[in-house]
Amino acid sequence: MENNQFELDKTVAEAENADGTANIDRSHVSPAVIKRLPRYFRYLRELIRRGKTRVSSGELSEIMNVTASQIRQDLNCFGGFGQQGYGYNVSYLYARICEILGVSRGFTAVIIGAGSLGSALVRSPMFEKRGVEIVAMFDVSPRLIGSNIGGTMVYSMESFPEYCAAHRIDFAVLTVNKEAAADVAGQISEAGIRGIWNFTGYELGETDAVVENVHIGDSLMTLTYRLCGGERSGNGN
Amino acid sequence: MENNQFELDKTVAEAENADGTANIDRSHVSPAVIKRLPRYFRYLRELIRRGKTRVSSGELSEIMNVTASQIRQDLNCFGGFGQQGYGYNVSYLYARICEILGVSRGFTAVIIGAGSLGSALVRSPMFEKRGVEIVAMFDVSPRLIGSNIGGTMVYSMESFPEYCAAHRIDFAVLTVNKEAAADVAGQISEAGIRGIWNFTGYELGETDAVVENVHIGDSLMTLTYRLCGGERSGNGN
DNA sequence: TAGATTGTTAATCGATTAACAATC
DNA sequence: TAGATTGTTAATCGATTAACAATC
Repeated sequence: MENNQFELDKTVAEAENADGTANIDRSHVSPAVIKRLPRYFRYLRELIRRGKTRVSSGELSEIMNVTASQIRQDLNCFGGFGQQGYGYNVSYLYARICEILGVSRGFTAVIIGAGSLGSALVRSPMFEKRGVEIVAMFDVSPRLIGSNIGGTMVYSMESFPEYCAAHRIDFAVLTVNKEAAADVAGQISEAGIRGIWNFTGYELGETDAVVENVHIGDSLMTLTYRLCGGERSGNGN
Repeated sequence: MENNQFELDKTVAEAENADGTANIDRSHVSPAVIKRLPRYFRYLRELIRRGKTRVSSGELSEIMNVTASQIRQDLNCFGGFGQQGYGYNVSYLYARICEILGVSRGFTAVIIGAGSLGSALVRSPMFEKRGVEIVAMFDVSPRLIGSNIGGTMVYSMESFPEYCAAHRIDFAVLTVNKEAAADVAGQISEAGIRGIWNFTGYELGETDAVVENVHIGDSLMTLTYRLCGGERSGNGN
């Protein structure tokens, strides 16, 4: 019944680079679509884990609680990943999403700030799953310098420029306190690092690196907002 | 020049409850607006810290990088907080935003999972700033039970139902691993807790509590996406 | 009063959904 | 071939921006 052999290399209309990464046109992709890509990544992983080899936009829409139309629209921003009458090959689609998000390309990063947040992050499997290798942590505290947190060494902030000169670092995870943020961001820029994942809450206006700000508290407030209001079960207001 | 005395109690068109919290109509507020409210909260705090007493939508729009029109539109979802020809009284506006988000009402919460993430969270000033008191942590690990993390006691998960019966808990912060999530979510529901701040990555479909999911990895992938693509300075791919 | 700035309506823009022809 | 499901265009919906009258 499933003799419809799906060819993995079917849509290589895009040129391929030497390192095997595809040239993907990201310029015409709307912010709304970009924000949804990580969700596809997560759900496709789950489908693979469950051993599912094939999925239709209709099925996926039920699992993800979005419309099938949106899924097809989203995926088509990057080219035709599916096959009429068949649907999508899960592992093929996953591979393409990984390419789009850079997971297959791979990244190296450092964590600056080895406090409880930095430590929690480095210990999580999050980075590895997403093709990010944390190669070092940095801190100013003598208590932490020289220690090993979850398999990653903590170095003195003084050695940071030297380390960056010796290693290719794609981005820095910034988990220092708000007060130190501006200074450290300057050092990151100076070291030629192109990206900052910023947990400090400090507004990194000046930098010309790509900055992604995390405001975990915003999520908390969305919850408290909803706990105040009408969202009690069966109660309007 | 600033003889335009701003009356703090000017817009108490809404009825006030016994505990001093205002009745706010949240039913007709769009998701887009709700998501922006925590940003207002943050920027208004910053203005207060800087000693600013008055701000116009124009000024605020420059600071926040949004249009003045949007700010006025957003704030007007909840009533007229400003004054023509004057602008907005910063501390008054902040107080109203705090009411809307529930900060002034106050919440009690527990953290379930005293691993590195739970520990990092409980140590951060985030909760206190937002009117949330973490009254207890729970874990199954004998190594952690009985310990004190950042001033908060860690109790056995076995004592969880008992604890919840004895204390009013508004929501639970769920930082257990994905595998334990479903089980613990069940216990939370059973304990009558109405909200879950879910860090597990597990999809809490069944619960009738208000669930706010945190997917920190999604933010990471937005960064890696941008690091792949055209967002190099002055390079249109 | 004149100037400033809100609150609010109308116009624009972008994102989502529906529909269907193409095609596997 | 018939059935299924994509890719894609057109229609709808919602959110943002512009404009301006109201008013402090």
